[in-house]
Amino acid sequence: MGAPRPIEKLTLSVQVAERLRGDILAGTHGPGEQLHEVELALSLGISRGPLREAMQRLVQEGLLKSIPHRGVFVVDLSEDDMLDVFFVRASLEEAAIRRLVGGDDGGGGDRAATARRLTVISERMDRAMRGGDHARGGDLDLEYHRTLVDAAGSLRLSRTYATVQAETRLCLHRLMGGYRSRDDLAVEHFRLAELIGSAPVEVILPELHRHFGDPAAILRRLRQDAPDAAPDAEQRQDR
Amino acid sequence: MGAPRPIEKLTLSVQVAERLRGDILAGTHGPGEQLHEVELALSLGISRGPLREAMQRLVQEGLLKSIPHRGVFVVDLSEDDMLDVFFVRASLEEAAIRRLVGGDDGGGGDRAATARRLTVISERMDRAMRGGDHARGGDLDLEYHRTLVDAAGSLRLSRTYATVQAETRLCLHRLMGGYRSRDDLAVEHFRLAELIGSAPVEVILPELHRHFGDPAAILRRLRQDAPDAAPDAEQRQDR
DNA sequence: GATTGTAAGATTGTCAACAATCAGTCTCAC
DNA sequence: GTGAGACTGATTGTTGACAATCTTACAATC
Repeated sequence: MGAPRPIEKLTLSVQVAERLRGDILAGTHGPGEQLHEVELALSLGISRGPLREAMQRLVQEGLLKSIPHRGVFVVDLSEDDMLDVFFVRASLEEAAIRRLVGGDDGGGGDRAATARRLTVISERMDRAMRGGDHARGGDLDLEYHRTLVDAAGSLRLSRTYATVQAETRLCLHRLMGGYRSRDDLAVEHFRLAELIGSAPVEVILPELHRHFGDPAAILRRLRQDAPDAAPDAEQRQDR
Repeated sequence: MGAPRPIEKLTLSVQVAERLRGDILAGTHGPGEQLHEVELALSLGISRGPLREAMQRLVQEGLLKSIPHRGVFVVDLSEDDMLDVFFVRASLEEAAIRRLVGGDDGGGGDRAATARRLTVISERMDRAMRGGDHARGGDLDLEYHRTLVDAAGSLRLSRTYATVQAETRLCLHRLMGGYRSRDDLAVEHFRLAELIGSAPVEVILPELHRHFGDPAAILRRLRQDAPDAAPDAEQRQDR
């Protein structure tokens, strides 16, 4: 029977930020849409002060854009933005893997445990996909990658990754209305988990990058497919 | 005569955040110190609202820590925190170099121009150090590394690096009262700039890590030296 | 003496009102 | 017809007051 955990107290502004983050990521507020303080405060039943504080948080997370005296808007990520998000995401995951696999044992250095966790998530993801629950599968996919980064045991790396992952979800909203997958995506998750458990970094990283695909090529293909929103089977879709 | 640059309008909260950031980084407010809203707002001649917004910004940057209903405090970085900061800093610089050198040409891919800029900064840093202006030298050292990361042309990487660099400065405050250097630090800066210009990534990265030194070893030595604040000549001190 | 309950003071969190800014529209002079 | 200036309404930015929370000190009880 360990020590009781302190109750985590949240200010209203933190709670509102969480709510807004969820709404934005769910697409309730679309790209470029302005969040009107007065209207939003009214509908949330709070005053504008905490709402402003909440929105400021999301501005710093990259989900909202604030223009002084004009208002706060949901970001509208350009293709360059998306490429940047994908680049930083890959860099952070790569750094995590180097740390985890590099033998630094900086706190999350247990490769076998990480591999097991990733495998369990892969199984649940596979099951969700087979059952047609693509939204659930998408969430598990994000959890897979977050687990990988968290395994490096770096608070700041994980924190940064969290904000980039939020932006990644915005990218994916932009890329398409929902999550579609190919069968070998699941195979790749299992494979990557296995490699994390025991392979050298020189083997893991190429596999990670293959898993991500080439962001520029993805965007190019989507541009060509623009009239028809249904992606063809060749496309990589992952987060 | 190009187009006139739009005047950048800053809200009071942004300006206050900048002022506070500077004060914290200058050591005006020490580790663990509480920033009292009423008192600080009075001395800055503003109301608490914008001050709260400003402090929230710095909380998200990692310079302040907010405890609900207790107050906002300057962070007191533990040794583990410092190790984490150094790890993430190195990872970001490494990602920047891989991008810059990897031939992606993602926007900042001009190696020669970057090398020239870094060399110019190295010369100014060397001159400042020889002239005894260690604070100026320290600033230029930070600018050197920021220039390196900015050369990767990734907005999010640069933004993340900026926050980590602010924390790095707090670490250095913690490590000692001021900046001391060894002569071969300047040599390393020149060398690294040269490598950035033309060497393969496998040559540059080990040099970068040698330049940083081993953070854990630095902290260990400082622990041993604790009664005497004067570091010995063997120590690496850089940012 | 140890523990619990209560009150006071200090500080933070939120609210509503006023101030400031901007974009769009209208009017007037040339 | 055009451009400049004034006006208006919408919205954000800031302020000062009140509400809420926490810590400390003191009193009461066992």
